Amino acid sequence: MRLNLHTDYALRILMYLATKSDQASVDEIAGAFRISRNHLMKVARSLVELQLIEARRGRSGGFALAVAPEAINVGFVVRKLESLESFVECFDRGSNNCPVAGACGLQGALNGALAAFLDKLDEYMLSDLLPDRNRFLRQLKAFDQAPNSPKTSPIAA
Amino acid sequence: MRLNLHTDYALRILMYLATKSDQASVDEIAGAFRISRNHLMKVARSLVELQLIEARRGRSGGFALAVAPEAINVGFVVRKLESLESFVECFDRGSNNCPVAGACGLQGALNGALAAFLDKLDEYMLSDLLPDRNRFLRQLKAFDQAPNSPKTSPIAA
DNA sequence: TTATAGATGTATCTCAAATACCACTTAATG
DNA sequence: CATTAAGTGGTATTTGAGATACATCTATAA
Repeated sequence: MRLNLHTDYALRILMYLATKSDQASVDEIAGAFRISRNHLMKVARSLVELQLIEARRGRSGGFALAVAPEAINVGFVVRKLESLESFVECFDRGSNNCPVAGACGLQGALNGALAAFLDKLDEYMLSDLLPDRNRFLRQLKAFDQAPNSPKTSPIAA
Repeated sequence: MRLNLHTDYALRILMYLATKSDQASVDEIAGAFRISRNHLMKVARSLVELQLIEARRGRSGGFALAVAPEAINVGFVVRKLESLESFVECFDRGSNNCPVAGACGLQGALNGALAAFLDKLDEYMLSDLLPDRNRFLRQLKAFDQAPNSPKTSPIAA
């Protein structure tokens, strides 16, 4: 049981953009966290489709929050990005091949537990994840200047 | 985000043994659900190590519950079988490479949500998952006799 | 006005981990 | 002692994360 990296990265993008309160390119964000630029781009696409961020193409383009951090719900993001229909085989009507479906309380128990999980996340807005934005930026900057740092250093700007 | 098949299978073994309230071989259980015998054996091993079931080798051997269904907690099983330290990168002190650890509230939020998930499962005992054991057995039997059924039919016995 | 740099966007390949399968060994009992 | 079942190690397969490469768009500088 693992949160998809896709969702993890999505939340990092949102936190980064919220902290910067300005647009940023995928290269910048990928460099800041030292993660795959191309994978991050795919994640950013998902966020665009969810209308949580906006993309501007071309030179001086980038991504920016489309909604205020106070209005972005963490549970919403996780619900949208995690394909919870396949949390366990019997959740997926299509591929379910479990012979005891209906006679087994596991489905209901897991469903309730998953609901509790999401309900808890619903209590958080993006802004709640960033209690100290200065510290957030400071740590990213320190990381950028640490050994093994990527060639680009757009954070310093 | 998916529950490992390993955990799913573990719960199926437990439910099967509880319903039968007798010992059963891995072949029997694998046949009943039409899932991999060898994989299921590995899962059964995990349950033996957790002392939830007992193994008897040799002819007329098999697996049987080591604890009453009313005393096996679903949350306990899931906690033991799912490696939740790697639920998200920053949970694992060893491999965590996130530069904003400490300045980011995501870790706390996810931790709380995961706790809510497990707490919910703690409300269920194995016996709660089996409200109608006759129906459970009936469906398994029907599945066994359906087309594409495996050659062995130990359920009929 | 046009070339170019800097950005988003997309198609495809590689690799690792989870899962499934296979062959074999060991143990117990009828 | 033959049979049935647990137990083990190794190998194939599948799936999704991540990497690579390339295509497309647009502001800006010459």
